[in-house]
Amino acid sequence: MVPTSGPGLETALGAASDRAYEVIRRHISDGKITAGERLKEAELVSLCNVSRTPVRDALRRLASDGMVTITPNSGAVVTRWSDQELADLYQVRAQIESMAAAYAAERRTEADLVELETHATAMLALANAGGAPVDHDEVTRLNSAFHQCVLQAARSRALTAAASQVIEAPLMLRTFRRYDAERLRRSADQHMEILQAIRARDAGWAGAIMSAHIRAGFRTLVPGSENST
Amino acid sequence: MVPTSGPGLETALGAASDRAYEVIRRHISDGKITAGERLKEAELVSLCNVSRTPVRDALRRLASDGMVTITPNSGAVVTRWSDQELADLYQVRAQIESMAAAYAAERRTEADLVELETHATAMLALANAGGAPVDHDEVTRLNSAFHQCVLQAARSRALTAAASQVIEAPLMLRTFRRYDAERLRRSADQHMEILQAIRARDAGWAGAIMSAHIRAGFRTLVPGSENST
DNA sequence: AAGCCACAGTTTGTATACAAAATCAATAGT
DNA sequence: ACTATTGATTTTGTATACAAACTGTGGCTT
Repeated sequence: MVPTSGPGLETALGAASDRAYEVIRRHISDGKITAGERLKEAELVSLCNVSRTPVRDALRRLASDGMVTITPNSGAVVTRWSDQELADLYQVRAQIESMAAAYAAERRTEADLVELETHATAMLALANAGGAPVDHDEVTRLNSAFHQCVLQAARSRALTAAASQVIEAPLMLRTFRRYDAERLRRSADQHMEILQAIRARDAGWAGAIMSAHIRAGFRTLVPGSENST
Repeated sequence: MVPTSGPGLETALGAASDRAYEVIRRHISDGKITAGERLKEAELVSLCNVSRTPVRDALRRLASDGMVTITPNSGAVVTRWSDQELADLYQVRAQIESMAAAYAAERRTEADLVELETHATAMLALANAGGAPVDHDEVTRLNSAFHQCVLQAARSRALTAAASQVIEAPLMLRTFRRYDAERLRRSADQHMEILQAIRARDAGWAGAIMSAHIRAGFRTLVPGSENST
């Protein structure tokens, strides 16, 4: 038993705790629990089929990912991001991932390049498939894998830690994100360019294109708002 | 009972959990627990006079601050930062706090300015006291308060979250940091200049001087290493 | 009628008991 | 002598029971 959603990248820690983390995370990102809604531990217990201890553990981890907000004697709610906060978040994310790309350019191994290329080409293939409706889940998965891979290639614990606070949260908004074919192709092209820059060990280039990529992604997410530094 | 170390900025959550967090944090920053040492839950229980539940809670929070590293079925150890990792950490910190200073310049209120000035002038006074040996604990406290205040004035949840991962960890190394009078004066001067820039609402200036300030601090910490980026 | 207080019910925080996993030591085998 | 394996011990992960805090409702007072 214990399906745990197949062989994915488990977040680690006891099985029950992981299960709770994944289940709750999934419910949030799937929109089954709306932003601002309160997460009562008792409900999550029956939802995840584990006791309160791992549920509480999972909630703390999700809070560390910025996905839920815990108020001491009051409980946890799904974090609500205002437009302004989301704009700020993307600014921070752009800085951090830009640094990551620059570091990755200096420190990448051949194995890193192979993995990056795998994800980048898969996404490009998806973008060039044309005609068929875009598989948003698959796009999100590949996109996430690529960015994770860049971060890993940077080999900086501080960067990974800082990124953990600003990567997961916007991911949960993926249901609102609708790539049209054109934007998807551009995004895939940017991944290829990031790969090129990292392969060429050009830190400045890598940082610049990554920054542009993140900022473009933000505009896709929130078409309005022409302001904000 | 329950001393809790007076009226400081409590981290919030149940009393026992806070107590455990503070006690363990203090032991680490005071060097009573050396870097790389394993933190057994049973020992912490007798140390903090609370049960394992809040101890585990505290460990997760400390892990979120980058002060301890938790390995799933193995336990927690005090995070050890190599020279390279520390250099990376300061790079990241410089970027994040630089952004924070820039945002603060745009968003600060009059109240923010008052508070910043309080800390900055207090530190300058300490620096100009001359003769008497420097009170490192007091310097650390004022320095920390100033930086925290800048972060708060930036009013960005994402920035605060990202900063939490790279601010606390180096703080625990304060015992190694020895300001001589000259460096302390320069640091205090930089705080004044950051305040000026924020007051003038000059985001670029604020970001630049903050970045320089953090980088200079790193050089104070690690006199060697002329390389890195 | 409006506001305040007290009380019951719900929800989170803490302690402890039990299960699973990992560590360490001793022993047997090569 | 050294390595591998097994078993006892330690340590972490999970479940549950209990305590404290908060929430919301009803009645009381002014």
